[in-house]
Amino acid sequence: MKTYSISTLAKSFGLSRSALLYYDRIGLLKAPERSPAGYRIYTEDEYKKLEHICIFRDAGLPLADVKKLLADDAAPGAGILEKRLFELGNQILQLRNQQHLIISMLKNMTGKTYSPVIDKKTWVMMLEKAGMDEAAMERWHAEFERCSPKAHHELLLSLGIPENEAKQIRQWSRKMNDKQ
Amino acid sequence: MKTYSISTLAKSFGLSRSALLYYDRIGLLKAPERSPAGYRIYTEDEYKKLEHICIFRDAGLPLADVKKLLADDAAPGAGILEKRLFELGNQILQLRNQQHLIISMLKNMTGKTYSPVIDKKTWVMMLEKAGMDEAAMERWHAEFERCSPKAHHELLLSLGIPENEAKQIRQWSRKMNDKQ
DNA sequence: TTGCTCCTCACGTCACGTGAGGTGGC
DNA sequence: TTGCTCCTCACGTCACGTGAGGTGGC
Repeated sequence: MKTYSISTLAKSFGLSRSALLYYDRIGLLKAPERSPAGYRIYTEDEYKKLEHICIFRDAGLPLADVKKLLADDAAPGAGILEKRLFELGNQILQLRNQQHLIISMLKNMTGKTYSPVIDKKTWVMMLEKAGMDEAAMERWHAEFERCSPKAHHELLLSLGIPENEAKQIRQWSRKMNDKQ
Repeated sequence: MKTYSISTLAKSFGLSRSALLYYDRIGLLKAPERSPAGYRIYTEDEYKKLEHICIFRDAGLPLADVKKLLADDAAPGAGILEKRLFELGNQILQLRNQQHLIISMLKNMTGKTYSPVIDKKTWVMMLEKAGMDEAAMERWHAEFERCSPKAHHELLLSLGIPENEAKQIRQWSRKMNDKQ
């Protein structure tokens, strides 16, 4: 049976030795055996478990939740993931707001315009250049609201449109859909 | 001159008392005076300074950077903000990846589809319903790449398009622009 | 003997939150 | 005396990183 020392196992996943020491301490991933000198010896089982741990970790889940997900048989698992998905939506909105805030601060300070984010005006201009007229944009909003209201909301906010204005746009998007 | 106790000042900004205690400890916002009993006494000056602190804090800047921004005369200030802006772009991309990861995990587990994020197929379908044909979409990509390459890249990734494919799309978007 | 990996504490990080134990003002 | 706000430690959080001081294997 193939075995791993702590550092080789860590490197297999791009983790640090101290990360694995920590996982051992909190009981997330224990070494099943020790060498005579007290060295941790990991087996193929831990390798596979660590694979799963890394996937959940990459999804931004706290290690306490990762532990639960690996422990129970997927019963409340979906709930944990849904919670994280909800969180992610909020976190992204928050970071978007921070982007707009900083961009406007930089504009005030330096006079320059920063591009990682686009505003409503630029967005509309781009769609117009591509050949969309107002009626087409309305159809697009309506369709967007129908397919994925949350993504619609997020896109509107990402264009720097304030919360209440975004809600209005979505409201008449829904009305358009109802009429048909 | 109007003065504030620690709790009233904190509440004016929706902060906690312990937050202000912390700001005092790290030298970000010191109480200029104490009452005979040792109570912190803040003045209008601190109120105004705290206003600025809160704005920078809301932009997600670490308090150490907030301190620098308030201290020096805007000289390296722009640099700090630009650094944060860059970070924000990366953080949002990371959270987007996490969203896609979790959505695919949930799909595998429950069979359901989750909507806070839309994929390429849905996006294209929505634009088609709004009346865009392939040529119009190409013009749109070209225009997007010209106006704001970073935002273009982000949107492509947010649709679940892998990194290298996004780069290809952007490359021929640029070619289209060069031709004209 | 020299390097290398490993071990176990223990403290630091960041922006606070949460008691514990005590005092001042109405 | 009773409540209220305030004070100063000091410890906890989350996922590790970073030494310090020591041991085992080639």
